[in-house]
Amino acid sequence: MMARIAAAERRQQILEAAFRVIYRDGVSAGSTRAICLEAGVPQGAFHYCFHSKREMLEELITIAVKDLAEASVPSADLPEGANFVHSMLIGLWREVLQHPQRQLPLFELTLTALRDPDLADLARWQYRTYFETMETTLGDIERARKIEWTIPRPRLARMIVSAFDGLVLGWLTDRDDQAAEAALASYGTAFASLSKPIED
Amino acid sequence: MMARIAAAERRQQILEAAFRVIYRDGVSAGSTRAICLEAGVPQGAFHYCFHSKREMLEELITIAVKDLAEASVPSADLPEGANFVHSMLIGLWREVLQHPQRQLPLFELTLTALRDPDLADLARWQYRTYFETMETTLGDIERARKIEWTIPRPRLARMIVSAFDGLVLGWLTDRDDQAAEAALASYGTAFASLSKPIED
DNA sequence: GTCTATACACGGATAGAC
DNA sequence: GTCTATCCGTGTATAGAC
Repeated sequence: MMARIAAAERRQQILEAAFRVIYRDGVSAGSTRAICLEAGVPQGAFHYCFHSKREMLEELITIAVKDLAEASVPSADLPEGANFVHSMLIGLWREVLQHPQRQLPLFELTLTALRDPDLADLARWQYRTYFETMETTLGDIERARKIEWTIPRPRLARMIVSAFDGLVLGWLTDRDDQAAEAALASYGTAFASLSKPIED
Repeated sequence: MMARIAAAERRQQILEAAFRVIYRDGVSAGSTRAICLEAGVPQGAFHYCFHSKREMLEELITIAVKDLAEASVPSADLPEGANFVHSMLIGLWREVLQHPQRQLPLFELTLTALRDPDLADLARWQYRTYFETMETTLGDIERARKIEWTIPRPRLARMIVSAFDGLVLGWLTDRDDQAAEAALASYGTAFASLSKPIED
């Protein structure tokens, strides 16, 4: 049906507009009005594309996290640098520098989800996704570098994701690239100390 | 003057109410109405105690950070555990577990400040305070444990604060105490690898 | 000085015209 | 189906009564 297609397109238009508004001006600026204005659709249209604003947020966060997880698959085999953990972190950091304006809204979205009981699971899923993605990479590194981790992979994954996440948040406050990059390098050293060459 | 005292007391009442509301229900629930209701003062009173809501937020964040920095002075000489970094992190973690409901609002306050150009400096100051407090502790540890760090103290301070901060944020999503505590222990190991015994 | 009443903008959501 | 007009609650801030 023509109508169904139009509605689906509307949904897309609104979602894309929501991304633009929220990434540009923050979650609190992402009102249905502002989003519809950005999308060039009447505000009334919002509620026959989405049952509620929460439903839209749910979809938006899901897409944002999937995109991020896809774009930020930490690479196990970046050439640069002697330290393999550092190499991987550099890859993630490059992603941050490529989209610096997205970092604050991403944190905002997490906290927004955490506040809303109906969205809290989404935040849990978000970080579980981060952790699991990192866990996979750690497995790749083991194989590629002929090492093994001296602590369980899930634990190390959480440690690295958390350290990186916290570093980005701190960086948002002072935008000190040098300090952040120096910290990343030493994270590499510190976390690599939790590995040992494989003996086969 | 009686009046001046009353106004100052009002300010205090409102601030304390703001803390309660924001810690309980989140920053977005901290409207002047809700706060004044909580304080038992008429909403109109707000604006002859504070020029604007922003002014109140500014004071609230300042107090919150000072209190936190004071309560969370990382101790260099906790007896428990073999690892000195781990001991210190345990101390911070205990503080988190003592006020679990404050962690989300604290993040919210940081992001709120980052969004507002007039408050952004406050967020910068907040994290600089965290970093400097940690830096001092790292110096204490050096002396107490007869070690020295193999990287500059400010860098390590940023690394530890970030790792801890990120860990708390991740913990907020899944509330997995065990995973967090295991990560803390291994952070201790990893960061202690960046030290060496002093040779005198 | 203190509080009531209110102004005015904006939020999400919906009724009803077309 | 689509959009306009509007409802109703809530936000900050202020004017003016007491």
